[in-house]
Amino acid sequence: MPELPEVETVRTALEPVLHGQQISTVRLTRQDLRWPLPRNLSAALTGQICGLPWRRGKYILLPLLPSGKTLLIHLGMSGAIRLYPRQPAHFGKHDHFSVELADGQWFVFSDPRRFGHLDLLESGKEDAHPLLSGMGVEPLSNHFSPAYLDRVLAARKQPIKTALLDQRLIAGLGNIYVSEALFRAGISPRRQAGNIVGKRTERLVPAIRATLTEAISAGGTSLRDHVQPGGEIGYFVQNLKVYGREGAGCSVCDKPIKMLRQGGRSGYYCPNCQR
DNA sequence: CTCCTGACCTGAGTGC
DNA sequence: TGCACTCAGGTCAGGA
Repeated sequence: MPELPEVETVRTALEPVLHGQQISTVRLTRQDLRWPLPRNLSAALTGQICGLPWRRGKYILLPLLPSGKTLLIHLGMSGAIRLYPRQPAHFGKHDHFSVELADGQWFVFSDPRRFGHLDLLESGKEDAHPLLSGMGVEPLSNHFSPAYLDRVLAARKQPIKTALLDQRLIAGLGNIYVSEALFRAGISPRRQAGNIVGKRTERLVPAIRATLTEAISAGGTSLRDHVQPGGEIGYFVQNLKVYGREGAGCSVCDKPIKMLRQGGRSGYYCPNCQR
């Protein structure tokens, strides 16, 4: 499910609800998701006060006081967080992790495929965490520039589509927004990453930024699983130009959108507009 | 290092 | 209805 815009949408919704709230109860129905969860997870959270949730790539990070720990959350492919004003009447079979806040609200993390993950780390030492240490730049930060992209793509033999999905280069892009950004930049997903230099990176950087920013404004893209914590869907589906539109007419030239399998994943592009 | 494949897991959709 | 099969917004481990 979630790429940067969906995760950011979730983070934004969590912020006013969690910030300053004490965790009164933790409900955990299994001791592993993608990997084994910290043994002491429930105990480490109970009684803690939530700080401001922030985001790194597709991870949500929630600082806790007074322990000085941070809860790391990854939604995997099918993870979703929902907020309820009081304890839900029924928990679903995939509601693996829930938290009751002091004001009675509930935070419920569900993840049917269990590719998501939860972990605890020391606040301030995020960069040392194995899942975060190798991550590339935040595409919405000032560190993301044509010069950066030129540098990290240099000499790469893989297709640009595959390179943009590599979280060690850029943090947060996924299958939808890579296709959309490449369309916006007029670059073929088949082009070798190492050949994307100069004018092409100068188009690609703002294309990625604009795609992500607009998707965040729309509340993300709801194709299957994505819901915002309040239950609203994300409306960026209506703005998708190529993703999932195989055979449909390109919004610019009206020639058919093509599907392309690269690195085991489907991508979409307009062979006429993207070179 | 880089690059590619398989693996993890459930559910929805499709075709017979 | 049932069954077999494919596919899905992620990403890690292992091998070439």
